[in-house]
Amino acid sequence: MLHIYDTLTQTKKQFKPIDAGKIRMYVCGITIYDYSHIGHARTFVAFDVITRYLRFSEYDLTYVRNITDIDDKIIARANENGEDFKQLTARFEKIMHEDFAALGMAEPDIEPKATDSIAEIIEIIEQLIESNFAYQGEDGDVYYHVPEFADYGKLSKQNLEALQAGERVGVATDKKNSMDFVLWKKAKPGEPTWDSPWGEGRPGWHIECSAMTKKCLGKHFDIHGGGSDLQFPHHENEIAQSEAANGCTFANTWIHTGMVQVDKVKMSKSLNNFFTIRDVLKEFRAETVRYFMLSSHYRSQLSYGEENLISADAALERLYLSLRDIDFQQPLPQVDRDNPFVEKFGIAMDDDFNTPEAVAVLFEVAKAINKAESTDSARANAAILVELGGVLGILQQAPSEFLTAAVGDETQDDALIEQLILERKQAREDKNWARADEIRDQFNDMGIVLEDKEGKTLWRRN
RNA sequence: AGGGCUAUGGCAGAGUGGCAAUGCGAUGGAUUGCAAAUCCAUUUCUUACCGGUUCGACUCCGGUUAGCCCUUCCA
Repeated sequence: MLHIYDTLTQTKKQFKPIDAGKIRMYVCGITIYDYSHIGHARTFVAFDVITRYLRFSEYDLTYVRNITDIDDKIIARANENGEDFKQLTARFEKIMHEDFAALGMAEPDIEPKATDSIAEIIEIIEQLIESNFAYQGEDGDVYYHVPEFADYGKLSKQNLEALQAGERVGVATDKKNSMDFVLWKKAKPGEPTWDSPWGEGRPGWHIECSAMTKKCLGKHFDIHGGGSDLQFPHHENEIAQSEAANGCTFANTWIHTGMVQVDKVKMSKSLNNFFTIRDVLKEFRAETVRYFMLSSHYRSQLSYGEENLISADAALERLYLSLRDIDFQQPLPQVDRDNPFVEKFGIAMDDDFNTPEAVAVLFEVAKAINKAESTDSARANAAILVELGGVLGILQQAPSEFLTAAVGDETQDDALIEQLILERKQAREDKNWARADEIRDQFNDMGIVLEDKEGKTLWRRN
């Protein structure tokens, strides 16, 4: 029985889809004007694993992850670069897809963009104005009137008075209430604009997601997710917009991921303490980065640091080493869902996608492979390890490939490696241990570990 | 200031009202020419602090302290 922690009710609820066997899930993607960093990776790897597990659990899932391709920062960056904002977003969209793919993320089923949803955005704003949840200010911007929505603050556990009390003394605006937020921004010179009933302009930040959820999944769907920093105001405002416009519950379950931290502080652009996915992949295997993210629960904060990555790499290597002697040329046996390892894995994942516990099961399987007394037994467990690894999006490479591939900028001279191994073999046959060890030291300097096994010498990167 | 989350061994990180997973690391043994890998064993936490409930709490409740996140753009 799948249980998911729901931010709205702050409880782990037994999950029940709206339509039996089907799940509709929407995850807030990124605002696209720069390289994605490890914080983004954390959130979307988490949802990738959720996606894989829901499908493994035989749900018919529709996974939507949007791209926000119009907003203040995009316009500012495009102006800085002296390019059209579309050029900027197209470039980084491509980079995002490359980086996400490198981390083993499957593509969402639908990846809608704000700029492709202007008609739907306008439609919702019109509905909100008709029902008095929104109004156009004197200066031309259209606002959502927050006090009109009685449930405002239910997701983030805030109340209007407290929010207003805590706010900064701002500049004078034409808002009716200081908490009112923009649905449609009147055009300013030099900015991209679209035509609307309220004049030329562009959408505000939150309205696109109300439009895209409805467009892709309908008024009421199962799961809405995103980083925990989106809880307020973004998701709170989405609820206000959608529930006011649609007159029904928006999302049944809210999933929020914990933030990645560097030196106990949130990784963010403004603090300039972020590591881009690209840069990290120059030093670590992509799969190691992914494993690192699975090694803690998706809701907890994740502390990014080199030591933790090194430790993750060693752990993942142990799993791959257990698969190294398996012959993958022959098809592995079918995995039985009643297998105790598979059941244990399922129990862990059913408990709010508890990946650390699920990973622990993988190590039990690896140990079973290492201890297996027959090839059949080893192969049966290897099949389980690869299958369950696949649900987490790891262990899908050929072990030898994972263990020997160069990382990032490393160069690989296979011919030299082979030649040195041959030379060492000869030295060992001559019982010239000094020379043999000298060669092994040379390998160590290259970051390569040798293993003499059953007359053969294997090597892997350390 | 208001709201939320968290506090576990050298490090990372789960579970559990009744011997505290798993991984990394360390130590010893088996194995090896020596290693590596593997297996076996050991290693460390009175589970932040104080009080309560209970036959029994790390686990439930209350308080304290500390950290982080949100209240401004943010995955």
